[in-house]
Amino acid sequence: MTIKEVSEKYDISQDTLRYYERIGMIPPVTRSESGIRNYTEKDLGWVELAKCMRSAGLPVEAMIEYVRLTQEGDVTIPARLKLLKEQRESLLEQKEKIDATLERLNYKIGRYEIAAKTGKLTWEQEK
Amino acid sequence: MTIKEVSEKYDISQDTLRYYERIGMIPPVTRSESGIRNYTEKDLGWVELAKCMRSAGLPVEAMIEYVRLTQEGDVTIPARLKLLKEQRESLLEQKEKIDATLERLNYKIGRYEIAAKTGKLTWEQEK
DNA sequence: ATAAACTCTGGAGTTCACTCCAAGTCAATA
DNA sequence: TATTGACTTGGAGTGAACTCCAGAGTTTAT
Repeated sequence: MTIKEVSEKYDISQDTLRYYERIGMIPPVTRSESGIRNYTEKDLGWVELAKCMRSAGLPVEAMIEYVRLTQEGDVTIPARLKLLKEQRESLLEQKEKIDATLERLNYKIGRYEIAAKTGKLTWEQEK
Repeated sequence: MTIKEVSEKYDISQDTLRYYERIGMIPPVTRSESGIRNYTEKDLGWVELAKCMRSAGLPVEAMIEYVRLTQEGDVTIPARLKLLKEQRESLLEQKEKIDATLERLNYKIGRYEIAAKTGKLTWEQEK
C-alpha cells in the first residue's frame, strides 16, 4: 500500500506518516528497492495503533518507547506491560478530569437554558 | 489573596496566572492601588473555572471567548449557551476516543500479563 | 532605613506535535 | 521519450500553551 493510500485510509497526512516513522513512533516501514514505502498489513497495524493512541491524547514519547521495546524482543515484555499500565492509568485520570468538567458544563448549561428563556441570569457568580 | 497564595492554592504557576489574565482567559483581576493583584472570591471563581476547563483539555480560545461574552452582558446569553454546548460536545467526543483506547490497552495488557508469566508472546502482531 | 522577599510588565524562549518546503528521484502515461 | 505526478529526504516553520527572564517597583522584617 502506498503512502497516499494509507494517508487516505486512516486520514493521516503523508507528512505525519513520515514523521511518525522518522521519530520511531512506528517501526521502519517496508520499502521497494528504489526506497519507496510499501506498507504491509503489519505496517498498517502500527499506523492504526499510533493513530488510536494519539487520538486519546497519549504522548508520542510513550509510543516511541513502546516501539523501541518491541524491537528488543521478548526480554522487554515486563517493561512493555509496565508502560501500557502507566498509559492506561493516565487515560483513566484524564477521563476523570473530563467527567468533572462535563458535570460542571452540564450544571452551567442547565442554568443558561433557564436564563435563555427568561433573558436573565438566575445566579450571581461563575462556578 | 496574593498571586503567590492563589498559585499555591490551585497549583498553577504565577506566570500562568498572569498569562491567563493577559490573554483574557479570566477577567482582569482586582488590584491594589499600587497595581498588585489581590484576588477576590470572584476572581478565584474564574481561576478555578479556567483550571477545570484546561485540565479537561478544552482550548484556551474557548474560555477567552466565554469570558469575552460574559463581559458583554445578558444579551450574549444565547451565544454563551451555544459555546458551552459545543465544548460539552467536544468533551464527549474526546471521552469516546479515550474509551476506545482504554479497551485496546486493556486487551493488550491482558495479553502481556499472560506473556509476562510464560516469557513468550502468544500473538503475532500488534493490534 | 535598608535588606530581603515579593510583585510588576513586556518580551523572548521552550516544548510538543505536527506541517510545509526545496531539491532531487522515481513511476506512469500521452 | 518527454512530461506529469508521486515519492524521497533533511530541515525549517507553525500554533498552542505555557515558561522564563530582565529590569523596575512595592512590601515586610530587622
